[in-house]
Amino acid sequence: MTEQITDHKKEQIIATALKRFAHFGIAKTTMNEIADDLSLSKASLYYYFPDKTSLILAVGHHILFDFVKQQEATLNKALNFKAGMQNLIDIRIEFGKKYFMMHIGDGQGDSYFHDQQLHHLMEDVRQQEQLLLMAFMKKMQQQGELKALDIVATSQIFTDVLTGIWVFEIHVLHKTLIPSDDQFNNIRTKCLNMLNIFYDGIKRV
Amino acid sequence: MTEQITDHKKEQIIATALKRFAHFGIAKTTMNEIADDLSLSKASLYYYFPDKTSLILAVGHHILFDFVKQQEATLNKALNFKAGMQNLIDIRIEFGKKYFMMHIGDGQGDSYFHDQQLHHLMEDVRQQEQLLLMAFMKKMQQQGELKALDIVATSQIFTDVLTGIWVFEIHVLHKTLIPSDDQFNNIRTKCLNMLNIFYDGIKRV
DNA sequence: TTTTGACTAATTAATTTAAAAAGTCAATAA
DNA sequence: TTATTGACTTTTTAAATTAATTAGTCAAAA
Repeated sequence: MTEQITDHKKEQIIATALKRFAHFGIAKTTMNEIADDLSLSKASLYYYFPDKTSLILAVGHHILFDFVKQQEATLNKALNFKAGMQNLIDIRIEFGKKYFMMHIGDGQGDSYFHDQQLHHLMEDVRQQEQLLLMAFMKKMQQQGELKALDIVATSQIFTDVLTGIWVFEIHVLHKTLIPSDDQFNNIRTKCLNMLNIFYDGIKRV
Repeated sequence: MTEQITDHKKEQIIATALKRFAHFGIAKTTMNEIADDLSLSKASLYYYFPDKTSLILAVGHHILFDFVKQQEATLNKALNFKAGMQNLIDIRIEFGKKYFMMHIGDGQGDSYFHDQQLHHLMEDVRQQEQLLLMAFMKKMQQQGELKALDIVATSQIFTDVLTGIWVFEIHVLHKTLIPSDDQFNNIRTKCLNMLNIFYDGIKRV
């Protein structure tokens, strides 16, 4: 009973923290600000989360869990490989647009994100993503759309390349505090172009 | 006459500066050190190069010109697309191994590399690389190895993806001061895997 | 069990100071 | 005239100090 109330409160805190993290970034958000947003004292905030890192971790977990869920849902309802992958790319772009200020797993984050636990969280997510992709490829292969190939290696390359295109555009080509819409569009286009070639390389002939 | 002597001296300076830049990085190399290495006074060094930026630029130009030349030579003597691209990948890896400390065009460089001119130089090089790749693809297409495709877009994606794999491994996955041999091997393997799929997608069937 | 004000400890930001490096120039030698 | 240099100034960076902010604690109370 009371445990559920506590959980509910925790979720409220996570939601509030997320708003500030996503807009101002993690370093530029203080525990006091989050507490104030909730009309709570900082001490109370610390009653629910023992330290800032654990709150960041909870927020990260929240959005990444949702991120993976979205991908799963999309791939499950996809009628063919290409359509599924296109949707996957769009989900990634949307996620990036929403949360780039948090610098999750882009190697650019502030000190907090150098934390070991957060690194592990990202590794987990990347692995989950790959498992989803592998399952999807296997399914499409069984449906006869894809040719016989090394699914582990191929899905790995696919995710590497998608992330690589992202990082290259945002952190190498046009490094800015806040990426422009053009940059996101560029990434999307590049990913889709890549998908086209990739698809021709793995489809059944 | 004397102009050639001056040019020769400039080349000596470039070669000496390069050694330090490649080993210690640009920021950790002083003009005095370079002058001392050449048994020259700093004032003399400034006689040949008006400022540090111009020397960095000359060094950058030197190694990048050579880099592009190597790529050109390899592609010219390549018997087929895949072999040519494999060599290209190896050239890129070797270049990266040699000069990662200079952080050329990886978005990680010290203040000097935020210079506008150096940015332009990198853009130039990227464009030259793409022109080479385009010419190569066109040739292989005419030889009947590749199917009809948008060469501009395809070559663009290829270079983007190669660079993306690099940046992802070095700056996101395992960010360290000095990348390990394993990391370079990972990059090479990923690039080659990518090439295999890519190739299947663009070869003539 | 949850909340809080009033606290301390740890980080970060701002300021100052010292050191190092970039860059200049008149004098000098080839 | 071209190249070189020592002695210089200016600019940047690094180190040290201080001030301010923020993270985190805890006894008391609702």
